[in-house]
Amino acid sequence: MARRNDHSRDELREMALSAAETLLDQQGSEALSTRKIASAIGYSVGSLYQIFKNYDDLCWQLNLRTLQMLLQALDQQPAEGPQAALLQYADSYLTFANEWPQRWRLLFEYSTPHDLQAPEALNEAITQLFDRIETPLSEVMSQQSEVQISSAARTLWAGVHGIAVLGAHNKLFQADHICASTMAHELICRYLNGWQQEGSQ
Amino acid sequence: MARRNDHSRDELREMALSAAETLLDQQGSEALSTRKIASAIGYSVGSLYQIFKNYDDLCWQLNLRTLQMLLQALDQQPAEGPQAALLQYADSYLTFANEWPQRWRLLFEYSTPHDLQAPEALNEAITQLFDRIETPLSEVMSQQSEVQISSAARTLWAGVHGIAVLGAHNKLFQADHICASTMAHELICRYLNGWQQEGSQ
DNA sequence: ACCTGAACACCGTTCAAGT
DNA sequence: ACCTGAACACCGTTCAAGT
Repeated sequence: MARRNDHSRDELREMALSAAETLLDQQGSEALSTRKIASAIGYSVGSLYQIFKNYDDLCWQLNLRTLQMLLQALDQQPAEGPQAALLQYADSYLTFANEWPQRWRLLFEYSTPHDLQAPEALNEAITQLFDRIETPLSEVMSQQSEVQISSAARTLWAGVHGIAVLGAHNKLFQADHICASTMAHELICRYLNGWQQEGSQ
Repeated sequence: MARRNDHSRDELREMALSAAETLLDQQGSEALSTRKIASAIGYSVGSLYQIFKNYDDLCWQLNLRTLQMLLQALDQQPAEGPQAALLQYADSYLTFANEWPQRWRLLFEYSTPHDLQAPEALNEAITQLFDRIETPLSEVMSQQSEVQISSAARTLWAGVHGIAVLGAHNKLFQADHICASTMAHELICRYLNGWQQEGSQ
Protein backbone atom coordinates (compact mmCIF):
# COMPACT_ATOMS: atom_id res chain seq x y z
CA MET A 1 0.00 0.00 0.00
CA ALA A 2 0.89 3.66 0.41
CA ARG A 3 1.82 5.85 -2.51
CA ARG A 4 -0.58 4.53 -5.11
CA ASN A 5 -1.34 6.80 -7.99
CA ASP A 6 -4.38 4.87 -9.07
CA HIS A 7 -6.47 8.00 -8.71
CA SER A 8 -5.81 11.69 -9.16
CA ARG A 9 -6.87 14.18 -6.55
CA ASP A 10 -9.97 15.10 -8.56
CA GLU A 11 -10.89 11.48 -9.12
CA LEU A 12 -10.61 10.83 -5.40
CA ARG A 13 -12.76 13.84 -4.60
CA GLU A 14 -15.43 12.65 -7.01
CA MET A 15 -15.29 9.11 -5.63
CA ALA A 16 -15.59 10.34 -2.06
CA LEU A 17 -18.50 12.70 -2.75
CA SER A 18 -20.29 10.09 -4.79
CA ALA A 19 -19.86 7.48 -2.08
CA ALA A 20 -21.04 10.00 0.50
CA GLU A 21 -24.18 10.70 -1.52
CA THR A 22 -24.97 6.99 -1.75
CA LEU A 23 -24.51 6.59 1.99
CA LEU A 24 -26.59 9.71 2.63
CA ASP A 25 -29.45 8.56 0.39
CA GLN A 26 -29.51 5.06 1.82
CA GLN A 27 -28.93 5.66 5.52
CA GLY A 28 -29.47 9.35 6.18
CA SER A 29 -27.19 12.08 7.44
CA GLU A 30 -26.94 10.62 10.94
CA ALA A 31 -25.21 7.54 9.53
CA LEU A 32 -22.81 9.52 7.33
CA SER A 33 -19.21 9.42 8.54
CA THR A 34 -15.74 9.99 7.23
CA ARG A 35 -14.80 6.46 8.20
CA LYS A 36 -17.61 4.91 6.18
CA ILE A 37 -16.84 7.07 3.16
CA ALA A 38 -13.17 6.13 3.36
CA SER A 39 -13.86 2.42 3.53
CA ALA A 40 -16.42 2.71 0.72
CA ILE A 41 -13.78 4.04 -1.65
CA GLY A 42 -11.03 1.75 -0.35
CA TYR A 43 -8.86 4.37 1.28
CA SER A 44 -7.94 5.05 4.89
CA VAL A 45 -9.63 7.77 6.94
CA GLY A 46 -6.52 9.89 6.96
CA SER A 47 -6.60 10.18 3.19
CA LEU A 48 -9.95 11.95 3.27
CA TYR A 49 -8.32 14.82 5.15
CA GLN A 50 -6.06 15.39 2.19
CA ILE A 51 -9.13 16.01 0.05
CA PHE A 52 -11.42 17.76 2.56
CA LYS A 53 -10.48 20.26 5.21
CA ASN A 54 -12.85 18.59 7.65
CA TYR A 55 -16.36 17.18 7.96
CA ASP A 56 -17.94 20.64 7.51
CA ASP A 57 -16.07 21.11 4.26
CA LEU A 58 -17.30 17.73 3.06
CA CYS A 59 -20.92 18.67 3.85
CA TRP A 60 -20.59 22.02 2.12
CA GLN A 61 -19.32 20.33 -1.01
CA LEU A 62 -22.18 17.85 -0.85
CA ASN A 63 -24.66 20.71 -0.37
CA LEU A 64 -23.20 22.65 -3.27
CA ARG A 65 -23.76 19.64 -5.54
CA THR A 66 -27.32 19.29 -4.25
CA LEU A 67 -27.99 22.98 -4.87
CA GLN A 68 -26.66 22.68 -8.42
CA MET A 69 -28.90 19.66 -9.00
CA LEU A 70 -31.84 21.68 -7.70
CA LEU A 71 -31.11 24.63 -9.97
CA GLN A 72 -30.86 22.25 -12.91
CA ALA A 73 -34.21 20.68 -12.00
CA LEU A 74 -35.82 24.13 -11.89
CA ASP A 75 -34.52 24.99 -15.35
CA GLN A 76 -35.66 21.70 -16.83
CA GLN A 77 -39.35 22.49 -17.22
CA PRO A 78 -40.11 25.90 -18.66
CA ALA A 79 -43.68 27.23 -18.45
CA GLU A 80 -45.67 29.77 -20.45
CA GLY A 81 -46.35 32.99 -18.66
CA PRO A 82 -45.00 34.30 -15.34
CA GLN A 83 -47.63 32.83 -13.04
CA ALA A 84 -47.35 29.39 -14.62
CA ALA A 85 -43.58 29.64 -14.24
CA LEU A 86 -43.89 30.36 -10.51
CA LEU A 87 -46.22 27.40 -10.03
CA GLN A 88 -43.86 25.23 -12.06
CA TYR A 89 -40.91 26.28 -9.90
CA ALA A 90 -42.87 25.40 -6.77
CA ASP A 91 -43.73 21.97 -8.16
CA SER A 92 -40.15 21.29 -9.22
CA TYR A 93 -38.97 22.37 -5.80
CA LEU A 94 -41.40 20.08 -3.98
CA THR A 95 -40.67 17.20 -6.35
CA PHE A 96 -36.95 17.58 -5.78
CA ALA A 97 -37.41 17.58 -2.00
CA ASN A 98 -39.46 14.43 -2.37
CA GLU A 99 -37.04 12.63 -4.66
CA TRP A 100 -33.91 13.45 -2.69
CA PRO A 101 -35.16 13.79 0.86
CA GLN A 102 -31.83 13.15 2.56
CA ARG A 103 -29.77 15.45 0.35
CA TRP A 104 -32.44 18.12 0.65
CA ARG A 105 -32.52 17.85 4.44
CA LEU A 106 -28.74 18.07 4.69
CA LEU A 107 -28.82 21.16 2.49
CA PHE A 108 -31.22 23.04 4.73
CA GLU A 109 -30.61 21.59 8.16
CA TYR A 110 -26.87 21.39 8.25
CA SER A 111 -25.78 24.22 10.48
CA THR A 112 -22.60 26.07 9.82
CA PRO A 113 -20.67 26.33 13.08
CA HIS A 114 -20.51 29.85 14.41
CA ASP A 115 -16.79 30.26 13.94
CA LEU A 116 -16.73 29.06 10.35
CA GLN A 117 -18.00 30.78 7.22
CA ALA A 118 -20.05 29.03 4.59
CA PRO A 119 -18.14 29.05 1.30
CA GLU A 120 -18.93 31.83 -1.13
CA ALA A 121 -19.94 29.35 -3.83
CA LEU A 122 -22.85 28.16 -1.70
CA ASN A 123 -24.18 31.67 -1.06
CA GLU A 124 -23.82 32.43 -4.73
CA ALA A 125 -25.95 29.42 -5.68
CA ILE A 126 -28.64 30.53 -3.25
CA THR A 127 -28.71 33.97 -4.86
CA GLN A 128 -29.18 32.26 -8.23
CA LEU A 129 -32.19 30.42 -6.83
CA PHE A 130 -33.84 33.69 -5.83
CA ASP A 131 -33.07 35.18 -9.23
CA ARG A 132 -35.12 32.41 -10.84
CA ILE A 133 -38.15 33.47 -8.81
CA GLU A 134 -37.68 37.21 -9.13
CA THR A 135 -37.76 37.13 -12.92
CA PRO A 136 -41.36 35.91 -13.42
CA LEU A 137 -42.44 37.78 -10.30
CA SER A 138 -41.27 41.11 -11.68
CA GLU A 139 -43.58 40.55 -14.66
CA VAL A 140 -46.58 39.97 -12.44
CA MET A 141 -45.66 42.83 -10.12
CA SER A 142 -44.60 45.25 -12.82
CA GLN A 143 -45.88 48.27 -10.91
CA GLN A 144 -43.91 47.48 -7.77
CA SER A 145 -40.43 48.60 -6.81
CA GLU A 146 -37.38 46.34 -6.91
CA VAL A 147 -37.28 46.12 -3.14
CA GLN A 148 -40.90 44.99 -3.05
CA ILE A 149 -40.28 42.35 -5.72
CA SER A 150 -37.19 41.11 -3.93
CA SER A 151 -39.14 40.96 -0.68
CA ALA A 152 -42.06 39.15 -2.34
CA ALA A 153 -39.72 36.58 -3.89
CA ARG A 154 -38.27 35.76 -0.49
CA THR A 155 -41.65 35.66 1.22
CA LEU A 156 -43.21 33.41 -1.40
CA TRP A 157 -40.22 31.11 -1.59
CA ALA A 158 -40.02 30.86 2.19
CA GLY A 159 -43.67 29.82 2.08
CA VAL A 160 -43.04 27.09 -0.47
CA HIS A 161 -39.97 26.04 1.48
CA GLY A 162 -42.04 25.74 4.66
CA ILE A 163 -44.50 23.49 2.88
CA ALA A 164 -41.61 21.35 1.65
CA VAL A 165 -40.12 21.19 5.16
CA LEU A 166 -43.32 20.01 6.78
CA GLY A 167 -43.84 17.61 3.91
CA ALA A 168 -40.34 16.19 4.28
CA HIS A 169 -40.91 15.41 7.94
CA ASN A 170 -44.24 13.98 6.85
CA LYS A 171 -46.04 14.80 10.00
CA LEU A 172 -48.27 17.82 10.48
CA PHE A 173 -50.48 16.82 7.58
CA GLN A 174 -53.34 14.83 8.90
CA ALA A 175 -55.38 14.96 5.73
CA ASP A 176 -53.89 12.95 2.89
CA HIS A 177 -55.96 14.63 0.22
CA ILE A 178 -54.33 17.97 0.91
CA CYS A 179 -51.05 17.49 -0.87
CA ALA A 180 -48.05 19.79 -0.74
CA SER A 181 -48.41 20.78 -4.38
CA THR A 182 -51.98 21.99 -3.92
CA MET A 183 -50.98 23.96 -0.85
CA ALA A 184 -48.13 25.65 -2.69
CA HIS A 185 -50.38 26.54 -5.62
CA GLU A 186 -52.99 28.05 -3.32
CA LEU A 187 -50.34 29.98 -1.44
CA ILE A 188 -48.88 31.46 -4.60
CA CYS A 189 -52.18 32.21 -6.35
CA ARG A 190 -53.78 33.88 -3.36
CA TYR A 191 -50.64 35.86 -2.61
CA LEU A 192 -50.50 37.17 -6.17
CA ASN A 193 -54.25 37.77 -6.06
CA GLY A 194 -53.80 39.84 -2.92
CA TRP A 195 -51.14 41.94 -4.64
CA GLN A 196 -53.15 42.55 -7.76
CA GLN A 197 -56.21 43.61 -5.81
CA GLU A 198 -54.13 46.04 -3.85
CA GLY A 199 -52.49 47.38 -7.00
CA SER A 200 -55.84 48.06 -8.66
CA GLN A 201 -57.25 49.94 -5.75
CA MET B 1 -21.97 6.07 46.25
CA ALA B 2 -24.67 3.86 44.79
CA ARG B 3 -28.19 3.69 46.21
CA ARG B 4 -28.68 7.30 47.10
CA ASN B 5 -32.20 8.45 47.48
CA ASP B 6 -31.30 12.11 47.30
CA HIS B 7 -33.66 12.51 44.36
CA SER B 8 -36.88 10.88 43.30
CA ARG B 9 -37.38 9.60 39.79
CA ASP B 10 -39.37 12.70 38.85
CA GLU B 11 -36.79 15.02 40.38
CA LEU B 12 -34.06 13.27 38.43
CA ARG B 13 -36.05 13.57 35.20
CA GLU B 14 -36.56 17.28 35.80
CA MET B 15 -32.89 17.79 36.63
CA ALA B 16 -31.76 15.94 33.52
CA LEU B 17 -34.13 17.76 31.14
CA SER B 18 -33.27 21.10 32.67
CA ALA B 19 -29.54 20.43 32.36
CA ALA B 20 -30.09 19.27 28.78
CA GLU B 21 -31.90 22.50 27.94
CA THR B 22 -29.07 24.58 29.36
CA LEU B 23 -26.51 22.60 27.36
CA LEU B 24 -28.68 22.87 24.26
CA ASP B 25 -29.13 26.63 24.60
CA GLN B 26 -25.47 27.28 25.25
CA GLN B 27 -23.76 24.87 22.88
CA GLY B 28 -26.34 23.67 20.39
CA SER B 29 -27.77 20.27 19.62
CA GLU B 30 -24.50 18.96 18.16
CA ALA B 31 -22.83 19.33 21.56
CA LEU B 32 -25.69 17.71 23.46
CA SER B 33 -24.81 14.27 24.84
CA THR B 34 -25.99 11.85 27.49
CA ARG B 35 -22.56 11.90 29.07
CA LYS B 36 -22.54 15.68 29.46
CA ILE B 37 -26.05 15.70 30.88
CA ALA B 38 -25.13 12.98 33.36
CA SER B 39 -22.03 14.79 34.58
CA ALA B 40 -23.99 18.06 34.79
CA ILE B 41 -26.42 16.55 37.29
CA GLY B 42 -23.76 14.56 39.11
CA TYR B 43 -24.85 11.08 38.09
CA SER B 44 -23.25 8.41 35.94
CA VAL B 45 -24.23 7.85 32.32
CA GLY B 46 -25.90 4.56 33.14
CA SER B 47 -28.38 6.28 35.43
CA LEU B 48 -29.79 8.31 32.57
CA TYR B 49 -30.95 5.10 30.93
CA GLN B 50 -33.13 4.43 33.93
CA ILE B 51 -34.98 7.70 33.26
CA PHE B 52 -34.93 7.75 29.45
CA LYS B 53 -35.35 4.85 27.08
CA ASN B 54 -32.60 6.22 24.85
CA TYR B 55 -31.37 9.43 23.25
CA ASP B 56 -34.43 9.66 21.00
CA ASP B 57 -36.70 9.49 24.01
CA LEU B 58 -34.73 12.27 25.66
CA CYS B 59 -35.06 14.48 22.58
CA TRP B 60 -38.79 13.81 22.33
CA GLN B 61 -39.27 14.85 25.93
CA LEU B 62 -37.23 17.99 25.31
CA ASN B 63 -39.29 18.74 22.20
CA LEU B 64 -42.54 18.20 24.06
CA ARG B 65 -41.46 20.79 26.64
CA THR B 66 -40.49 23.20 23.86
CA LEU B 67 -43.84 22.71 22.16
CA GLN B 68 -45.67 23.39 25.41
CA MET B 69 -43.63 26.57 25.90
CA LEU B 70 -44.54 27.61 22.36
CA LEU B 71 -48.25 27.02 22.92
CA GLN B 72 -48.06 29.04 26.10
CA ALA B 73 -46.32 31.88 24.29
CA LEU B 74 -49.05 31.90 21.63
CA ASP B 75 -51.76 32.17 24.28
CA GLN B 76 -50.01 34.95 26.12
CA GLN B 77 -50.93 37.81 23.84
CA PRO B 78 -54.54 37.87 22.73
CA ALA B 79 -55.55 40.17 19.89
CA GLU B 80 -58.81 41.80 18.83
CA GLY B 81 -60.39 40.33 15.76
CA PRO B 82 -59.46 37.23 13.76
CA GLN B 83 -56.98 38.82 11.36
CA ALA B 84 -55.14 40.58 14.18
CA ALA B 85 -55.04 37.25 16.04
CA LEU B 86 -53.42 35.52 13.07
CA LEU B 87 -50.80 38.25 12.76
CA GLN B 88 -50.20 38.06 16.50
CA TYR B 89 -49.70 34.29 16.31
CA ALA B 90 -47.19 34.74 13.51
CA ASP B 91 -45.26 37.33 15.51
CA SER B 92 -45.27 35.17 18.64
CA TYR B 93 -44.09 32.24 16.58
CA LEU B 94 -41.23 34.18 15.03
CA THR B 95 -40.29 35.73 18.36
CA PHE B 96 -40.19 32.32 20.00
CA ALA B 97 -37.97 30.92 17.24
CA ASN B 98 -35.68 33.88 17.75
CA GLU B 99 -35.55 33.66 21.54
CA TRP B 100 -34.98 29.90 21.70
CA PRO B 101 -33.19 29.14 18.45
CA GLN B 102 -31.59 25.89 19.59
CA ARG B 103 -34.71 24.41 21.18
CA TRP B 104 -36.74 25.47 18.17
CA ARG B 105 -34.28 23.87 15.76
CA LEU B 106 -34.24 20.62 17.70
CA LEU B 107 -38.04 20.59 17.65
CA PHE B 108 -38.26 20.82 13.90
CA GLU B 109 -35.06 19.27 12.67
CA TYR B 110 -34.78 16.28 14.90
CA SER B 111 -35.71 13.34 12.75
CA THR B 112 -37.52 10.40 14.17
CA PRO B 113 -35.77 7.23 13.05
CA HIS B 114 -37.81 5.18 10.61
CA ASP B 115 -38.36 2.26 12.93
CA LEU B 116 -39.49 4.34 15.88
CA GLN B 117 -42.75 6.18 16.38
CA ALA B 118 -42.94 9.70 17.76
CA PRO B 119 -44.87 9.69 21.03
CA GLU B 120 -48.58 10.43 20.86
CA ALA B 121 -48.20 13.40 23.21
CA LEU B 122 -46.04 15.18 20.67
CA ASN B 123 -48.48 14.70 17.81
CA GLU B 124 -51.28 15.86 20.07
CA ALA B 125 -49.45 19.09 20.89
CA ILE B 126 -48.96 19.74 17.18
CA THR B 127 -52.67 19.31 16.58
CA GLN B 128 -53.31 21.87 19.32
CA LEU B 129 -51.07 24.31 17.51
CA PHE B 130 -53.13 24.01 14.33
CA ASP B 131 -56.34 24.42 16.34
CA ARG B 132 -55.10 27.82 17.48
CA ILE B 133 -54.79 28.94 13.87
CA GLU B 134 -57.99 27.38 12.60
CA THR B 135 -60.17 29.23 15.09
CA PRO B 136 -59.57 32.81 13.87
CA LEU B 137 -59.25 31.55 10.31
CA SER B 138 -62.73 30.05 10.34
CA GLU B 139 -64.07 33.50 11.22
CA VAL B 140 -62.36 35.12 8.27
CA MET B 141 -63.28 32.25 5.93
CA SER B 142 -66.81 31.77 7.22
CA GLN B 143 -68.13 30.82 3.80
CA GLN B 144 -65.60 28.06 3.25
CA SER B 145 -65.86 24.39 4.15
CA GLU B 146 -64.03 22.80 7.06
CA VAL B 147 -61.62 21.05 4.73
CA GLN B 148 -60.73 24.34 3.07
CA ILE B 149 -60.17 26.02 6.43
CA SER B 150 -58.04 23.13 7.65
CA SER B 151 -56.04 23.28 4.43
CA ALA B 152 -55.65 27.04 4.65
CA ALA B 153 -54.43 26.80 8.26
CA ARG B 154 -51.73 24.35 7.24
CA THR B 155 -50.73 26.34 4.18
CA LEU B 156 -50.49 29.62 6.05
CA TRP B 157 -48.70 28.12 9.00
CA ALA B 158 -46.26 26.31 6.73
CA GLY B 159 -45.56 29.68 5.13
CA VAL B 160 -44.85 31.34 8.46
CA HIS B 161 -42.78 28.33 9.48
CA GLY B 162 -40.73 28.63 6.30
CA ILE B 163 -40.00 32.26 7.08
CA ALA B 164 -38.92 31.26 10.58
CA VAL B 165 -36.72 28.46 9.22
CA LEU B 166 -34.88 30.71 6.81
CA GLY B 167 -34.63 33.35 9.51
CA ALA B 168 -33.17 30.85 11.99
CA HIS B 169 -30.40 29.88 9.61
CA ASN B 170 -29.97 33.60 9.03
CA LYS B 171 -28.81 33.28 5.53
CA LEU B 172 -31.03 33.73 2.49
CA PHE B 173 -31.96 37.24 3.60
CA GLN B 174 -29.59 39.57 1.95
CA ALA B 175 -31.63 42.67 2.65
CA ASP B 176 -31.62 43.59 6.30
CA HIS B 177 -34.59 45.89 6.05
CA ILE B 178 -36.85 43.02 5.07
CA CYS B 179 -37.45 41.44 8.44
CA ALA B 180 -39.20 38.16 9.08
CA SER B 181 -42.14 39.78 10.83
CA THR B 182 -42.94 42.01 7.85
CA MET B 183 -42.70 39.05 5.49
CA ALA B 184 -45.09 37.00 7.61
CA HIS B 185 -47.58 39.88 7.80
CA GLU B 186 -47.51 40.36 4.05
CA LEU B 187 -47.90 36.65 3.46
CA ILE B 188 -50.94 36.40 5.72
CA CYS B 189 -52.64 39.61 4.59
CA ARG B 190 -52.24 38.90 0.89
CA TYR B 191 -53.33 35.31 1.32
CA LEU B 192 -56.49 36.39 3.14
CA ASN B 193 -56.98 39.14 0.59
CA GLY B 194 -56.83 36.55 -2.17
CA TRP B 195 -59.46 34.46 -0.45
CA GLN B 196 -61.81 37.34 0.16
CA GLN B 197 -61.60 38.54 -3.42
CA GLU B 198 -62.41 35.06 -4.64
CA GLY B 199 -65.28 34.70 -2.21
CA SER B 200 -66.89 37.93 -3.39
CA GLN B 201 -66.74 37.05 -7.05
C1' DA C 1 4.29 13.21 -2.37
C1' DC C 2 1.03 10.15 -0.94
C1' DC C 3 -1.01 6.93 2.15
C1' DT C 4 -1.56 4.25 6.40
C1' DG C 5 -2.71 2.99 11.00
C1' DA C 6 -2.36 3.99 15.54
C1' DA C 7 -3.55 7.46 18.84
C1' DC C 8 -6.55 10.86 21.16
C1' DA C 9 -10.71 12.56 22.83
C1' DC C 10 -15.08 12.01 22.16
C1' DC C 11 -19.96 9.45 21.29
C1' DG C 12 -24.65 6.01 22.66
C1' DT C 13 -25.72 1.92 24.99
C1' DT C 14 -25.39 -2.18 27.97
C1' DC C 15 -24.64 -4.76 32.04
C1' DA C 16 -22.12 -7.24 35.70
C1' DA C 17 -20.88 -5.77 40.03
C1' DG C 18 -21.55 -3.27 44.05
C1' DT C 19 -24.58 -1.26 48.11
C1' DA D 1 -33.94 -1.03 44.00
C1' DC D 2 -30.71 2.03 42.64
C1' DC D 3 -26.27 3.43 40.94
C1' DT D 4 -21.59 2.83 39.09
C1' DG D 5 -17.87 2.07 35.99
C1' DA D 6 -15.99 -0.67 32.73
C1' DA D 7 -16.84 -2.48 28.21
C1' DC D 8 -18.24 -2.37 23.32
C1' DA D 9 -18.76 -0.40 18.99
C1' DC D 10 -18.78 3.61 17.13
C1' DC D 11 -17.35 8.89 16.01
C1' DG D 12 -13.82 13.29 13.89
C1' DT D 13 -9.17 14.54 13.64
C1' DT D 14 -4.12 14.35 13.79
C1' DC D 15 0.38 12.77 12.77
C1' DA D 16 4.59 9.90 13.01
C1' DA D 17 5.98 6.34 10.23
C1' DG D 18 6.29 4.07 6.05
C1' DT D 19 6.97 3.81 0.65
